[in-house]
Amino acid sequence: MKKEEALLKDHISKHNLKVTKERSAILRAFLDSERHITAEELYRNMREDGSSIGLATIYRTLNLFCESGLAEQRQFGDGQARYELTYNVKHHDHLICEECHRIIEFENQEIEALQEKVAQKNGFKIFSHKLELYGICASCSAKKTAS
Amino acid sequence: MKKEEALLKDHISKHNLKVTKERSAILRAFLDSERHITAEELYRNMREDGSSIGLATIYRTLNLFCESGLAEQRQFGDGQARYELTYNVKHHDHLICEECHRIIEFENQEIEALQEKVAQKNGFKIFSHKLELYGICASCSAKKTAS
DNA sequence: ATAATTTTGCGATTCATTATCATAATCGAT
DNA sequence: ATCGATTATGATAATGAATCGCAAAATTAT
Ligand SMILES: [Mn+2]
Ligand SMILES: [Mn+2]
Ligand SMILES: [Zn+2]
Ligand SMILES: [Zn+2]
Repeated sequence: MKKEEALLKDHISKHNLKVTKERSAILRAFLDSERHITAEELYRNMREDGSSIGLATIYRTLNLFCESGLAEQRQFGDGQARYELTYNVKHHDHLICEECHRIIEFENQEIEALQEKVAQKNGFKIFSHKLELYGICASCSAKKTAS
Repeated sequence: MKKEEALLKDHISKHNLKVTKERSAILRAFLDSERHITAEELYRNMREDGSSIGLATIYRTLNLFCESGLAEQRQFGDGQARYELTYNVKHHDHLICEECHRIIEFENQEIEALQEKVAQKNGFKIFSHKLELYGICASCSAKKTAS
C-alpha cells in the first residue's frame, strides 16, 4: 500500500469515514495525473478511462484529500481551483506563464526567511503563504521574438 | 480636480467613453472608502448614502478603474474580488489576518529582488506577482492568549 | 437641438462549487 | 454472512460572484 493511500486511510478511520472504491479510484487517478489538476480535468480523465464517478464526488474527494493533508488547493487566478499532492513533497512556490499556462515550481529559502522577518516586524504569525510570479516563460518568449 | 479624477477622465476621453454622474459618484465613493473594498461593500456603502446606482454598474466601473490604471483587483481567497487604489501608491504586498480579516500592507525590496532572481534563473519574465502572508495579527494573538 | 454613441438598471445568465436527497455501499457487532 | 447504523454516492437543484443582453436614458460632437 502506497504511503499516500495509508495516509488517507488513516485520516478516514480517525474520522469515522468510510473507504470506498470511488475514493480509492480517485486517489489512484489523482496520483497518476499531472500536478495542479482541476476537479473538472480529473473528472474528464477518469471518464475517458471508463469511470462513472460523478463530478460532485470528485469535488468532495479532493476536499477530503486536502483535509487529510495529502493535497493542497491552489488558486492561480483562472477561476478554477487546482489541486496538487503535497504529502511528502517539499514546499515550493510557482511561476505561472500567462501565455501557455505552464506552471514552474521553485523554492527559495531566502525569500521564505524574509517573509518570516516581515511577519515578525509586524507582530504577525504566518500560517501559510502564497507567492506566485505571473509572466511569460522562456519557450513562449522565444516563440514571440521569432514571429 | 483630483489627480485620480483627471487620470480617469483622460482614460475615458482616450477610449471614446463618456463621463457620467454614476462614474463620478463611484470614483468619489471609492476614494472615500477603505482600501481593499469589495464591489458589494462599495455598493452597500453608496446605497446607504442614498445612491440608486445598480450593482452591475459598480462592477463595470471598478473594472474601468482597473483598465485606466487607477486601481487593481486583488483576490485574497475569500471568494470576492477586492479593489484598491494603486495610482500614485507604492507597490506593496499583504499580510492577511485569518481571524479579524485585517489586511496589513508591507513592502520589501529584498524579496522583490529575489523574485527577479528566481525568474531569471528560470528564463522567466515577470509581469506581475502576488505575495500574500496568511496568519494571525498581533492583536488577535493577544486576544487568544488572554482567553 | 439633433443624431450617433455609450451607459444604465434590471433581470437573466454563466460558471465553479456546494447542498439536497433518495438510494446504495460500508463496516462493526452479532 | 446478516443486520443495522452510519456514511457515501449520483443526479439534480441551488448558490453566489460576476457578467451579459436589452430597452430606455444619458452624453457628446455637430
Ligand atoms: Mn506546485
Ligand atoms: Mn493593498
Ligand atoms: Zn509559456
Ligand atoms: Zn487579526
